[in-house]
Amino acid sequence: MGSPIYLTIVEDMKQKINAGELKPGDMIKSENTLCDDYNVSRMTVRKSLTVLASEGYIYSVPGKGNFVNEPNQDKYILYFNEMNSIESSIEETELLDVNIVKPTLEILFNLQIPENKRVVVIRRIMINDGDPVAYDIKYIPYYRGMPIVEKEIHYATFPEIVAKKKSLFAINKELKIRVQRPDAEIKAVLNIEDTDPVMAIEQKLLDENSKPIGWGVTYFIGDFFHLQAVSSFVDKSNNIY
Amino acid sequence: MGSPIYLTIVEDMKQKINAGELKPGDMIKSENTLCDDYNVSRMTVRKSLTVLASEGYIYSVPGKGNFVNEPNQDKYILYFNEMNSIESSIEETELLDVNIVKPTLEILFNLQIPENKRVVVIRRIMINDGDPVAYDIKYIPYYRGMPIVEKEIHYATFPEIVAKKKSLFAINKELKIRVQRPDAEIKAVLNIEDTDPVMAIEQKLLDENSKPIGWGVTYFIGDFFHLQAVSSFVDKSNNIY
DNA sequence: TAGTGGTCTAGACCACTAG
DNA sequence: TAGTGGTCTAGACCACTAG
Repeated sequence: MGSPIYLTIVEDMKQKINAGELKPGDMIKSENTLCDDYNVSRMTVRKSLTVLASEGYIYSVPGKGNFVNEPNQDKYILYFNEMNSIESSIEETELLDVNIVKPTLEILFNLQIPENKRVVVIRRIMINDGDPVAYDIKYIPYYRGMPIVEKEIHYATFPEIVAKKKSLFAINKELKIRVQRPDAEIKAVLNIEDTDPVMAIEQKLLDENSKPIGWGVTYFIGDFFHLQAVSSFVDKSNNIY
Repeated sequence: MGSPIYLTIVEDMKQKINAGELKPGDMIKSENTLCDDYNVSRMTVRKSLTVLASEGYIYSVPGKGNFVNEPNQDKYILYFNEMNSIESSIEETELLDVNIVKPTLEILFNLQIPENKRVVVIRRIMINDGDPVAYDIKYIPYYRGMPIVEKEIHYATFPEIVAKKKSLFAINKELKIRVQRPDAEIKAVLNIEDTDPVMAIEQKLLDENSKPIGWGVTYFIGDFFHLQAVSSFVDKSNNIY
C-alpha cells in the first residue's frame, strides 16, 4: 500500500532473521536472486540491504555475498548531559570560581599538554531545592587572549563552553562512569557524609584529530542521580512509517 | 582516486558543516542543484545525502529540502555486559541458588505479570581473585515445564539465559544505572562496609512487542567497576576506507 | 571464468510544498 | 504551477572471489 517495496523486503528479511530461519553467519541470497524473487530492480534490492546493514542485521563481503550478522548484545544508546541527568532537572547553578592554574600530573595526562602550559579551571555546583546535588570541575587548555565570560559559563554544558566558535559536530566525547567514596573536598562542597556514595562522571572532549580540548569530572550525589540506556537494536523501522 | 564520487561529496558537505559554513537549520542545496555542481546523477547525490543523514548531519523534509541537523550532543554509545564491565574480567561465577517464588510488588511491576504468576529467581556472585565483586539477581516469569539447567546459567549473560531458543535479534534491553548504599543483604553477600559504595545496574529485557521477559539487578562493588561511553558522532566514514 | 557486491547513469512517476 | 525529495527501473562497468 503506502509502504514502498524496499521496506516490505526489509521486513521480510527481518522476519526470517528473527524467526531463526536465517542464522548469524549464514549467507543470504545474492542480490540478483533477490531481484528475481521479488521481481524488482537491483537498486531496490540494494536499498533494502542498505537498511538491513545500517540496523546491524547483515553485512556484506564484496565478491562473496551478504551475511547475517552476530547480534551485538552489549551495545546501548546512552543519553547524558551534566545538566539533566538528575532525577529532577537542575534549577540553579552556582559558579564557584574560574582560575588559571599550573596543571597537575593528572590534568597533563588527560589533556595531553606540555608541562609549561596553563589550564583554565571552572568549578560549579548544581543546586536542586536549595541543596547542592552535584559538583563539577572542568579543565580547558588556556591560550593567550582566551575570553572567559563568567555569565556564559554558568548554565552551559561542557561542549558549549569549549566549543565557543567551533562547530559542535566536530567534537568527539568520551565518558567514564564510576562510583566513589566522597573525599574531603567533595564532602565539604556537597555537604554529605562518608556513607553517601557519589557517582563520578569524567568527560573528555576531543577535536576532529582526537586531540583533547577539555577534561572534567562531575560528582553527583547518588540519591539524585541515575542514567538510562537502551539497546541499540530497537527496530528503527518504526521511525520510518 | 580509489575514493568513490559519493564519498568525496560526503566529505565536502561535512567540511562545510564542521567549518560552520552550513549551520544547523540551514537548508542545503537541492538535489538537482548538487547534481549540476558535482556533475553527477541524482542517485549519486542521494547516496551521499543518505550517508550524511545516517550519521546525523542532515535530515530531509519531503517537498521542501534537506536541512542541517542540530548536533545531538547528549547521545553516547555504551557497551555493557554484566560479565565484563569489571576492571579485570570475571574469573569465576558462583551460582547461589535458583528458586521459583511468589513475586513481590516490585517484580510484578517490572515484569508486568499477573499476581498469581510465579517467577524464577537466579542469584549469582561474580568472583575475582577469590573475592566477590558483584552480586547478581535475575527474575524470569516461570511457565510450566520450563527447563532450568544450572550448568547453563552459570556463566551466561542475561539475554543468553532468557533467549534460549529465541533469536537474540528480537530482544530489546533497557539499563538503569545508579549508585546506592549497600543494604544488609548486599553487605553480607559482597562482604563490604557501609562506606563502600555500590553500583546498581538494572537490566530489563523486552520481546519484540515490548513485553518484559526478564528483569534483574547487578550490584557491583565500586572499586571494581567502571563504564565507558563514546559520543555517537565519531566520523563513521573512517570505517568505510 | 562465472558470480558477487560496489558504483554510477539517465531516465521516470509520485506526493508534497508553497507561492 | 514549479520545485522538492521518495521510489523505482534497466541498464553499465568495475574489482574481487573462488573454482
